[in-house]
Amino acid sequence: MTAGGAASAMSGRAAVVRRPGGRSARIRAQVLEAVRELLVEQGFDALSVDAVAERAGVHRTTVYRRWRDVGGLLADVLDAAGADGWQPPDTGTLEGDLAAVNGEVEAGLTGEPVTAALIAASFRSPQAAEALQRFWDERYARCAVVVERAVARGEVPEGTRARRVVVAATAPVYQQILLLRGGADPLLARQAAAGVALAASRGLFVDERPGRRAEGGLSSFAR
Amino acid sequence: MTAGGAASAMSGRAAVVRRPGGRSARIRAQVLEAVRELLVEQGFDALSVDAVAERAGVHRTTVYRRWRDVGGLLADVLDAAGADGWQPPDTGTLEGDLAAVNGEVEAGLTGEPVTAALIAASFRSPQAAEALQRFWDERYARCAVVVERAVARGEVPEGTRARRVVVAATAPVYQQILLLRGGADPLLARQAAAGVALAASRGLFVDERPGRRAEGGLSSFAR
DNA sequence: ATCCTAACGCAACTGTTGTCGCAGTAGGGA
DNA sequence: TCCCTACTGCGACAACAGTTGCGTTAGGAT
Repeated sequence: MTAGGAASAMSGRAAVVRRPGGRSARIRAQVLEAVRELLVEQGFDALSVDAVAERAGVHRTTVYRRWRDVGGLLADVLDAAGADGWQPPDTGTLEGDLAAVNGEVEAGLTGEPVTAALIAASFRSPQAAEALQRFWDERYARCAVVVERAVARGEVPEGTRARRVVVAATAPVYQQILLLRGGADPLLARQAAAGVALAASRGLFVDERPGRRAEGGLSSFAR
Repeated sequence: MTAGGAASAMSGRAAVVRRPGGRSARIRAQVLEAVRELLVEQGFDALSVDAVAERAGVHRTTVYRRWRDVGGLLADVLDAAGADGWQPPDTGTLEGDLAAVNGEVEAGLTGEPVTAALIAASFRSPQAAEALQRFWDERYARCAVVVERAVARGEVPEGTRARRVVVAATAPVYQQILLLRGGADPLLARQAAAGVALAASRGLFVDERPGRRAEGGLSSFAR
């Protein structure tokens, strides 16, 4: 759905890669490798275009011209990472699948700081924001099968909105770690998965027919 | 729980305000007002120390010395904002309360870009991150009463972890708008609230006795 | 083997960010 | 009223981010 092959992952630019083989490809590999290295070694704050260029053994202007800024670099790394063959687990129950996914999310978020760095970058660079959006859209789309399997098993009713189910189940983990910075909370992860699974089984994630509307509050919770 | 009075909201620094009346207080008011103005007028990207100083009619070095960086400025604004008298709504049911809170979250996130700016800043500045953490800790603590009321009504069992309930209910809204950047989704907000309310009523947010453990996945969902 | 040109290296330049030393100003206490 | 000193204003400075023009190199096609 997103950038397709392994060669044309260059974001933003048109699909036409003028000179795919040779120097360009070599330099791109060097630069992206330098980005990943700097990210895990020194974190996001140490990631400047200059540092990446020096590490990659490439001139500053080359990086500026091809990737524009740090966000562009991270977007390219992200597009490349999104092209893996990840598939959601299959434990036999919706609750089990959601809990397993939450475990992976928690591990990914508390492990190497790459993910946090990419999310931080998405608030600075439109390019990185778009790449992250593509990445998550595809990941959530792949997760839809856990709901489809649950429907096939008769666990949840047809018409259940798969994406909403997965978002609702995983969101508390992101919230806890990324925004609240409270560290991993495996119990929250499991309870959220169990709660969403139960709610889904009761048909709460099927859009109801009548267009009932909740009265919208005015004052803001997070002003 | 966090910074107490209206005068000593200066974050980081010790509680002793050397010269509360007069020039210092006046300059602080000017600077914070300038921050708020620039934030709503031009967004977060236009928020540099220089721009704030110029708008406030104050010298650059003054701002650098008292607030250190943009994150310090936002942290001060945030501490001041957290001292309001906000209380969660009381609709009579847990689901209604959670849905109403979610409505406010959605409104706050899609309205003035102040919130998004503060969250973005929290990824850059440790000061802003701490301030945001304080802010949310207090907000979630205040929200605990909606669960306590539900317990008193017999809607949910005793021992229900209030904070986890509120986090699980609100997280999908933050996820959808801040991270996925999908725009407001009132249906998701209501379904998440309903789902969590149902799960809580079944005792799913009570920490169970046996230390059962889910098998943690290895590969990462969000690498 | 030869040419074309996309992409790179290089250096110089501008604008911004953040720091430092020093002098001036204005609260607040004696 | 006068002094003390916390805080501010000011200018100079270093470091960094980002851009531009121009010459050079090396794929890829003929």
